[in-house]
Amino acid sequence: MKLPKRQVTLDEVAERAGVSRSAASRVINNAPHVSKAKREAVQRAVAALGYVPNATARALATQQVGAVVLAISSDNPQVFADPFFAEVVVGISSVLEETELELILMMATSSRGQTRLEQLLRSRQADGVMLMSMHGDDPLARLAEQADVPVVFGGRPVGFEPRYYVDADNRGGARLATEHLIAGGRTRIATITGRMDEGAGTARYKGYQEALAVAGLDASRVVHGDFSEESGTRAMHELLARHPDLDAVFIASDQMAIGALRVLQDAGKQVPDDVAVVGFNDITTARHTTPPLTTISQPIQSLGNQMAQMLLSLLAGNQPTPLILPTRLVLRAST
Amino acid sequence: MKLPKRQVTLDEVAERAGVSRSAASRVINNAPHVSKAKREAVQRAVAALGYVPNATARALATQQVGAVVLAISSDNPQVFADPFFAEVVVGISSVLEETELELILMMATSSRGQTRLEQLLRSRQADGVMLMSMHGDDPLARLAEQADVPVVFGGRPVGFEPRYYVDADNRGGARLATEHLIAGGRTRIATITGRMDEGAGTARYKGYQEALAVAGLDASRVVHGDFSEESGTRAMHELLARHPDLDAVFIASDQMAIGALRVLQDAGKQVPDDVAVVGFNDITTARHTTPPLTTISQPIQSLGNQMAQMLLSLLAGNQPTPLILPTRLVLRAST
DNA sequence: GTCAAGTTTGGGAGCGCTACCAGATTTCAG
DNA sequence: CTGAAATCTGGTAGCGCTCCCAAACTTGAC
Repeated sequence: MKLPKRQVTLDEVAERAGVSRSAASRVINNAPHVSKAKREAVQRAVAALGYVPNATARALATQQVGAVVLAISSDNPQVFADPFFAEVVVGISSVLEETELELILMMATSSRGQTRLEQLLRSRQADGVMLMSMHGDDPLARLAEQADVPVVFGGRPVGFEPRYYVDADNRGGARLATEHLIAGGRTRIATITGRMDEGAGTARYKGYQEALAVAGLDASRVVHGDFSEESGTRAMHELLARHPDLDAVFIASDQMAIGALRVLQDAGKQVPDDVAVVGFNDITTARHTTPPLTTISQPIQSLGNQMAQMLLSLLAGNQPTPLILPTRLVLRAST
Repeated sequence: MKLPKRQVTLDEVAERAGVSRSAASRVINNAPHVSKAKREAVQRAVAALGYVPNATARALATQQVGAVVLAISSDNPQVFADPFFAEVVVGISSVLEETELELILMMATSSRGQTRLEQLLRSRQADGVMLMSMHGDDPLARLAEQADVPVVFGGRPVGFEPRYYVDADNRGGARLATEHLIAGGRTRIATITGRMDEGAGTARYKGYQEALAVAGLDASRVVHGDFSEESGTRAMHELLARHPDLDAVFIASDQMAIGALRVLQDAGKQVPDDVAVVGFNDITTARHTTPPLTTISQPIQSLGNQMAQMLLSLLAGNQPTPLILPTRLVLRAST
């Protein structure tokens, strides 16, 4: 760390190569209109001096930042600790790696963070934004739609449909899960929902309702959770108390399902004999519960992939259409 | 998304407020030497125009980027999918959120990525860098030490001690684990190691050896894995074949332990009666295996925290001392 | 040999901001 | 009431790069 050592500038390169700064610039950006001789002279100078272009200056001159941000808006700093996001990030990175764009991570959890995100949206600080995990009434959602910068949503906030988004087919997945329970001969099927102020929460609930409606079954055995294991425990207790006759339960997250499984066991219910259980997300732990959990898997990395791809397309001036990614049923021993 | 709408500039704010650009700049950065009247006039103008300072221009003028990067150097794009990193990121973010610094994520996995990382290190593109998961012979490690930008390491690459780093006490944790096995009366204690070209891998192996040496026990029941579940499976098979008499095994990652547990079961060994098992990391799944896994837990978020803190300290001109974070034994039913 | 068309070249004006400086104004001790 | 110190104020010179433009030079068809 030797701060004094100043950066090598384009001017120095140009001088050493005996050309104008313009010419040097053209070589760096390999633009045309440079003779072979000068081009090589510049390249030699670059190598000799160890020149690396200053991204900031370039950004100022071109009016392009060279970076996009992934913003997670939430009131809980721990959401990002969810492996879900890590996978989304991997998906995003893998497509960004093919471009010159950097990925900036923004966790808008505190009010400070919210302010920053807001400023980001009204101020080309980044070339594009990917926004995830917005709660229902988050004013940022609306702001994002009329931002000065292209915005792609990951998932849909409840109560409004963004212009550009990538989402998993939560409703379809939930329907799949519920239909599977029905096909197994269950008739008194309960559900533990996720947060009803999140798109995924309401969509999964809706899928459950649809499947039961089609089959003409009762869809009133409902308790709301918040996706967390602890809430699953609580909800299962409540469900058992209110509907002791239930023979199956569709649970909107594997975390909650894990909590619920334990409650069921403690209550002396056999899974799947007495009560069948299906979760949602296919987290890695789902393979290791007792019994292993039947669940709905969604293509998380692909979600990240597609978000990045859509943003790129937007940056290229296109108007991509929203995307809903398929989910699928993963059969294990809990049903 | 209305690109035409150009950004509001400081000049426009100054003009509207009837002050010089200098004065306006002072207000924005709330520097002294501005009369109350002008200050308020500027603030009104800012609000009216919806002015947001252009970070790029500021960066160019101040020679400070306003961003630090977290770089993960690895040959495998999936490493980041490990929840471990997600937690580190949360730790980092939570301290960065108190500053004006952005967090840029760089996954130097392809050769493209490596090049970018290299350029980053020789070119103040960021105000600081946090580097993680370097393999032993990665030339980047050395480069980082003489970079033009402050660098903090997360973990220590094998075979060399960086100037500034934060690491978990892998050796101490491994010793703890092994001592626990010894205290339980086990005498034929095997180990499945992690990758030996990573610092964590060698350190954990060393801890195992130390504990056995102190107790005067044989430390030759060793098979090398690579931290993955699959490698745990393979290694456990090999261990059983080569040392059928083993009565305990210390496994350098929970993922491997999960694989191993299954093999043990299939081989008809009772855990912990016939063979005691202790893992490392305390991943969430460790609570849900059968039997639940005794393991070593490391303070991951705190690792991120401290890395960020150390970088901040470096940026402030201090010379912080390296930090080794304690690990602890988490007792469950596998021992 | 001539002229139009195409290529190469370097000068210079920005991009939006900060920071230094010198000049103007205010403050206040004696 | 005076002068030194402290406080405001706006002009200006960058930060390092891109990109437009006009000038200089090639090319090649006739």
